[in-house]
Formats: sequence, C-alpha cells, structure tokens
Amino acid sequence: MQERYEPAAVERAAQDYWDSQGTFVAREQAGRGKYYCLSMFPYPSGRLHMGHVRNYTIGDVLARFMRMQGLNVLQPMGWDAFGLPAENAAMANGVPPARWTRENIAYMKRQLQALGFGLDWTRELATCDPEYYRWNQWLFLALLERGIAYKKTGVVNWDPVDQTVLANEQVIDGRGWRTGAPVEKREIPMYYLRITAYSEELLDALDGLHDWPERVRTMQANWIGRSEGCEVSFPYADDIQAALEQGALAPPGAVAGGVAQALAALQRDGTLKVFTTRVDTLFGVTFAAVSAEHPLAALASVGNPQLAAFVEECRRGSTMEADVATMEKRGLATGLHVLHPLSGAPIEVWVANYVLMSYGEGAVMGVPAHDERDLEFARRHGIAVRTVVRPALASWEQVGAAWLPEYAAHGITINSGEFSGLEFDAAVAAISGALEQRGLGRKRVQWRLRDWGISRQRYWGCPIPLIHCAACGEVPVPEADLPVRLPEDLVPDGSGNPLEKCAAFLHVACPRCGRAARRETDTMDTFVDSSWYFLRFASADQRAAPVDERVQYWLPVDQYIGGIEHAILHLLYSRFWTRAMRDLGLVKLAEPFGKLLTQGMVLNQIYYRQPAAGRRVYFNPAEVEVHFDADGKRTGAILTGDGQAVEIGGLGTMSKSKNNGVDPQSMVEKYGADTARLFMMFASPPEQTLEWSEEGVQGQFRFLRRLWKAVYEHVVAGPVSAHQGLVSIAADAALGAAGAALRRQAHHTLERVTDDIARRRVFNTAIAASMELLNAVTRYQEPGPMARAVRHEAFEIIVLCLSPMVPHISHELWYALGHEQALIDATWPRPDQHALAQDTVELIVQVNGKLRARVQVATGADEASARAAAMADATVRRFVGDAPPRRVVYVPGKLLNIVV
RNA sequence: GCGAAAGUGGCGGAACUGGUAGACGCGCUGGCCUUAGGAGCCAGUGGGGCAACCCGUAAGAGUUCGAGUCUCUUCUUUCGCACCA
Repeated sequence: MQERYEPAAVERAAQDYWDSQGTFVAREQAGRGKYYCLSMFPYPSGRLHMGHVRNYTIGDVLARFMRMQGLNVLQPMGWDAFGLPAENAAMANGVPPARWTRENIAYMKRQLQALGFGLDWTRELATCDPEYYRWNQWLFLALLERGIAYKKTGVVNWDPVDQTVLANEQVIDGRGWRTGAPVEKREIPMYYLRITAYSEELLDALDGLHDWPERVRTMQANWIGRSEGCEVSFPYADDIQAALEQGALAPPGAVAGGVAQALAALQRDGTLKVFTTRVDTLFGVTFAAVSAEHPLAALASVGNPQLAAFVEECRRGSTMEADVATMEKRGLATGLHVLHPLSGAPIEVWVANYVLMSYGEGAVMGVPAHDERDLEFARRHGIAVRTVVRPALASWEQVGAAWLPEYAAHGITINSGEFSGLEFDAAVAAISGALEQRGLGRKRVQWRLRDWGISRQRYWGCPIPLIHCAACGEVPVPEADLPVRLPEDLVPDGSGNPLEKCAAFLHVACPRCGRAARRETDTMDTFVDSSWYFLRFASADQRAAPVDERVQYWLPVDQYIGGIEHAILHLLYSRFWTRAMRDLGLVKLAEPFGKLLTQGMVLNQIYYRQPAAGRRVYFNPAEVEVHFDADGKRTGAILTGDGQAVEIGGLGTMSKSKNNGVDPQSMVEKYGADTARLFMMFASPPEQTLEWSEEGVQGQFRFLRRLWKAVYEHVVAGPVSAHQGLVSIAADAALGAAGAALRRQAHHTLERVTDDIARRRVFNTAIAASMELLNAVTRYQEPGPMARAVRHEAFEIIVLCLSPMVPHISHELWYALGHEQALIDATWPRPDQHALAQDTVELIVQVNGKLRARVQVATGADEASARAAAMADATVRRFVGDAPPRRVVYVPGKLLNIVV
C-alpha cells in the first residue's frame, strides 16, 4: 500500500478489476432472489449534469449494497435518445440529430464509466435504435387493433409565420420563440391512447403502492381526478332552435365549414350538456358558459361580429393550462338561451375564456351564489345571483357581494321549489332523480385525466407506422415491413417537419392495393419510448418480440430512482403502458415499479452583474471568489478575472440561462469519482434539493485522504491478515473500557449504516456515522495486540460501510487490510450484539419538561431507582423543591420528567 | 389560477415512533507544526449573561407532563400542470 492517496490510479485499478471479472453483468438465476435497480435513463444532451451524477450514485449505492446482501442485482442503463433538443442542436450547427445524439451517447457513456457505476452494459439500449423503436411501432399497431389507440382531432400551438407546430417550451409569453409571432391554437388530426379507459384501475392501484412517496401518490390521484357528480342537459330555447333550423334550411355552401360541423354537432346533441358536482345548486343557475371552441359559440358567432371577434381572440395564445388559468377571465353573451331542465326558465348562454373544451363537456352551468369563479363572472357582467343553499349554522340569508368560502359549503337547499329543505345528499338524490325521470340528466363519474395524444409533428422521433392511401384510407404498415426506419441524414430548418419534404420517406406503395400512397410523417411522443424501456432491459437481445419470459424473472423493478419532476407524466404513462401490454398478453404484471425514490434537484448560487442598459450578465460560480468576515458570514463576491464585485443572486437549479452549472467532469478530474459520489450523497438526503458547494467537495476529499492515511498508518505499524478483526475478538476478551467503547461504537455504526441504507434510504447520515467512527478510531491510542485488533475491526467496518458510496478507495483499502477476496464480493456483516451490550444508560432528567440533569442508571432500571438517581442530583432537587411532584413521566432508558 | 411539498446556527444539514435542538461537514477564530501542501494536528464556534440561568426550529394560535415533529391560519420558496425530458 502506498502512502499517498492518488484517486486516478486507485479508480482505474478498481474499474479494471470489475471489467475483467464481468462483475456487473447480470444473469437470470432461478431461485435466487433478484434486485432490479433502475435509475431513469438520461437524455443524451451532451455531457452528464449534476442531476445525473446524483441520480446514478443513489442507484449505484443501493445496487452495491443489495449485492453485498446476497441478491442477484441488475442495474442497466440506456438512452432516451429522441427529442426536441437534438433538432435544436441540428438547427444551430447544421449537424443531423442522429450524429449529434450518437456522439453525445459515446461521450456520456465514458463519463458514466469513469464514475464507476456498476452497470450491466451488455443490455444497453438507445430509443433511437431501429431495434428498439421497431417495437414501439409494433406495440402501437397492436394497440390500434385493440382500439386502445385511435384518431381524433387535437389542439396544438401554431406558429403562423414558420407555419409549424410549437412545443409548449417553444412558446414564450404567448409568442413563437424563433419568429416572435403570436401563437394560435389549431386543431389537427392526431393519434391518442385511451389511458382514460384505465382511469379507475390506475387510481385504485395507487393504494397498493406502499413504497412510493405519499406525495407522488397524492399528485397522481389528483391528476386522475375522479369526481362524482351529475350530467345535466339544458334543452335549447326557441332562439337556438330557430338558428339551427335556419342553418339547416340554408342552401348548401351558404354556411362555412366550421359552422356546418357545429350545426351537425348541436343537432346531434339536442341539448346543452354540462357536468356538475353540485347538482344541489341547480336552482341557482343564472347563466351557462361554453368554451370558445364549443359548437354553440360557432353558431352564435354567425351574424354577430363582436362575438366572432371574441371567439377568434380566444384562439390566440398558448394551449398551456397554466396560461389559461392565470389569464383574465373574460366572457361575452351569445344572445342565445337554454331552458332550465326542471323549472323551464330561460338561461342565457355565454362564451367564456376560462371554460376548457378538454374537460367535461366544454360547458358549465353558472351558479354565482355558490361558486367563486361564477360569482366573479356574474358580478362583472351584471348577472343575477340566486342563493339556493344555506349552511345549517350560516349567519346570512343571501350571499354578499364579495366571495366567502362558506358560500360553497354544503347545507340545506332553499328557493328550490319542491326540492327546498333538503340536506346535500338528499338534494342530490332528489334532483338527479327528477332529471333522470325527464331524460335530462344522470349521475356519473367524471375524470380529470384526458386521453394521451402521442402524435408529434416533428422529425427526431419514432415514426408512426401508418400509410395513407387515397383508396384504402389509413393502412397499418405490415409487421414484415417493420421497422419504419427514420432517415438519419435530415437537418430540420425550423419550418415544419423535414420528413414532409423527404421524398424517399414519404412516397410508398399502399400495402393493400399497391397504388401510390403517402407515409404518415408524425412521430411519437418521446414519453412512449420511456413507457416500457424498463421491460426491454430484461430481454434486450430478443429480436423476435418486444419482451420475453425473462420479464417474469426481473420485473417489477425493485427500486426506481429519478427526479421528482417525473412524478406525474412519465410514471403514470408507464403504469398505463404496462397494463396495456398486460392486456395484449405480453406481460403479467400491472405495476412496473415496486419502490420509488424521487430525488431532489441540484441547486447552485447565481452570480451576475446588471449593466446600466441591457440584460443581466451571469457568471459561473467557478469564476467567482466569495469573501467572508471574521464571524464566517458571507460579505460579498468578486470575479476572479477582474477582481470587481458581482451580485449574489441566490440559489437556483443549475441551468444554462443562469450560467450556474458545474460540469461533473471537472470535479472527477480534480478529486476523483469517489469524492464526487461522496459529496453528492453527503450534502443532503436524496429526496431534498442539493446545494452545490466547492468547499464541501474539498471537505469530502480531505476526509478520504484522512481515511487513507489512517489505514496506511495502521497497516505499516505491524502485520495484518484477514480475519484479524471482525471474527478474532473473543466475545468476553478483556478490552478495557476504551476498547469496549470503540467496539460498541463500531458495531453501532454498522447497525446505523445498515438501517440508513436498507430501510431509511438516507446516505448523508450513514456517511456522518462513518466519519464519527473514523474520528473515534484515530483518537483511540491504546497499545498492544488487542487494541490493534479492535482498531483493525473498526477500519474494516468503516471501509465496508462507505463502500457503496466510494467503491474504488474501499476496493483498495479492503485489500490493504489483508483480504484476498475483492470487497464487492464480500458479504455485508451483521453487528455483534455482544459488542453492543451496555450495563448502564444515560437518563435525561427533566423538571416541568425542561432538561435539568443527565444521570447514569442501570440498563432496565425501574422507575423508583430512576427517581432516586434523579433526586440525587443537586440541580434536580433545587428545581423540584420540597412539595411532592404532581406527576412523574418515566420513559425507560430515555427520560424522566418530574412535573411540580 | 389549480395540485403537491419544504422552511432548523454564518452555510449544507442531524434530531427516524411527540422525549437531550444543532450530530457530521463547510465556513470562521485562536494556537501548534512543517518536507509550504488545494496540507496536517489541537481548541473554540446559536443568541443573551459570560456565573446561576434565560431565550431560541418562517410568523401567529392550539393540543400535550413534554412540540422542530401533531392541528389550524398566514407568509415565503421549490416542483408539476398534459408538445422540455
């Protein structure tokens, strides 16, 4: 063993050893317990970022720990390789997305290897490989055949200048990111997956996901959004009937296409349908509101230029729900009416920009007295407010001008004709019963979840395997012709999908009739790619099918690790897709992920200067020097380049725009992979945000160097051999008080670290405990062979406990401590109960809940002896006084509280 | 706007099941040492008093013998909102 810790050499040696042994190549072994440990695969953006390092270190710590627990571990890795950034890079540099992506993959793979992750690279996959995406296509056609995939129109962001569909990310403040033109909504045909058919199952099964974070389950449940309520039909009044008849009588061609469609839809429906969870307030309805895309809005716009302009205005702006929800709530009356389904009173229909066509029926009933948004709308437009519910303890007769939350509370119906005087459940039952009798309503369940639109008008994605034939319609690509290969040499220019201009791709013979036909140019949402990759890893080399029986062995994933930002979409789509594959008979499981760990974001300081004119200039923290005063408080920061001050802008997630990213590569080159891994695990618990700190990294490097030096000094002080420590110390050996205390601490550390990793999934405290043990063992200076054995055992425990986090240095130190077997193949030991035993324990003594003393009592002491020990303390006696205590609370082994 | 979570020293964090607030590390202060290294070692470090003790976990209330932890209200920050991945 050499005296100096040189991470580069240590890490190369350890990695060479694992590679040469094929240590991390996983093989199915019937009857042996398996552990499938999966971290979310990266998008190959160019270089690893700190979030990746964090994510994959967590996964690797668990994988290595479970391996040492004796499990057959699979930890695979792949690439989420399709997506928008490759097209943006292509536009910026003129390099085809395929080349850019593959070069990034090669670079990032080397980075992952340098970090020493125990990955099974024989199962590597990239979603842009035809061998992978052919099965996307195959599965899509199977879903299409089963009716789970289907076609309908959907709304997209449209850039009228570039004549192209924009992703939400490409819409900045309602304008196209390249052209600056106001974005419009546009309806186009798309393919959808019927995830809503699984709403109930996806919701109910959340209860069984005990090892998922509570907050993720709550978010998914709210996203699926089950609400029980009533569908209510409002018959058309004479004015709508007249408009419909007039439209129907008009000569063909006299009405525009959109209006003709609207007429047909309205005639088909026959009534205005709304969904409500508060049918008990039906008699409080004073208006109805429809979305601007609702057919009734189109009908009312005919001959009403003001309304037509408003409807047109609503078409502008993005499709993002957050934008829709925060914009000013506006509306305009249509002049048309529907009839109250029970009273027959006419109700005016309004067009409102806050009604979403995609939720419910695209129309709502307006009850200003008992709904906050409706009240705001009614007050602004002078619509009547009719109070129809009064809570049992309400102090008001009629709702006031300003909204109060109790207006929405359940209560007793009033002003509701024969339905007055009923409490909520009875009112709902009576009113929905009456509606059902008239054929104007029924109770039903409404879901917030919408079907999943997977069509993307983009190049760098998996082609949707369909052919459009003038004679045969939409024809699936025959299985023998799969995969439909994406041409890899195109470079997008921002004006639409380049596939539409690629003759070689576009023109194809119809598989049915052989005549000239046109390929579908839309590609699939990249969430499709990531919805089943975890299944493919189990059978990555299977050429004849997407998955095979090996899925049975490896799945479900035992531990899934990824960013909290995926809490809803990716995880829900994966749960759905797995069920869809189950219903295709391809797999037997429904839930793909057993345990879920959602890691927090990586943050860093933001430094900037604000010029007198123009935009802020951001400086990377690596170029900034921070200054502290004598109390350790931060006083300011300067740019090392010019020595001038920079502003401190607080913390933010590492990003290009704030220039506060730190390249993991520089950290690995400077300090080694072990320091990088150790810092990421030590700086905060995995589920919380992590703040980058260069000083913190240095601290971890110093710790590793101290550990190396301590082991070196131990090793050179005398002969070492395996089994010198853990098993050689006789249970009743005379160790002396200090030796026994160190042994107890060592085994207590082992116990804590095991629990921290296996049960609590926190690593910062496991590392802290190991640091404490190193501090203790370096303080322990007893001479003699017995003391040497105690030290040796403590060192072994430190190296073992840290090994999942810092596998390279541990690999080396384990050999130095005399072992012949590699550490990765060692078994995780159990703490020695005998070493843990104690004769006395410290008892906290409180008087009136305030700490007054600590006393030593025998382990298992009863209350009387604990009280006696406490009263022997002068401070305790002083605070207790002469009067007998009013109450005494005794928690054995912990605390005694005397209440006076 | 809606949904979810989090606020503890100068900083990151610890306190797991309601029972010692501040483990471990960073930063800072003082000292020692030297082969002057992105070193190492020793001591100190929540605030007040510098003693006894008192006060302290975003703010305010409540439950309890006892609250950082449970309940309610408010404030702030972070994540998601269906075409970023």
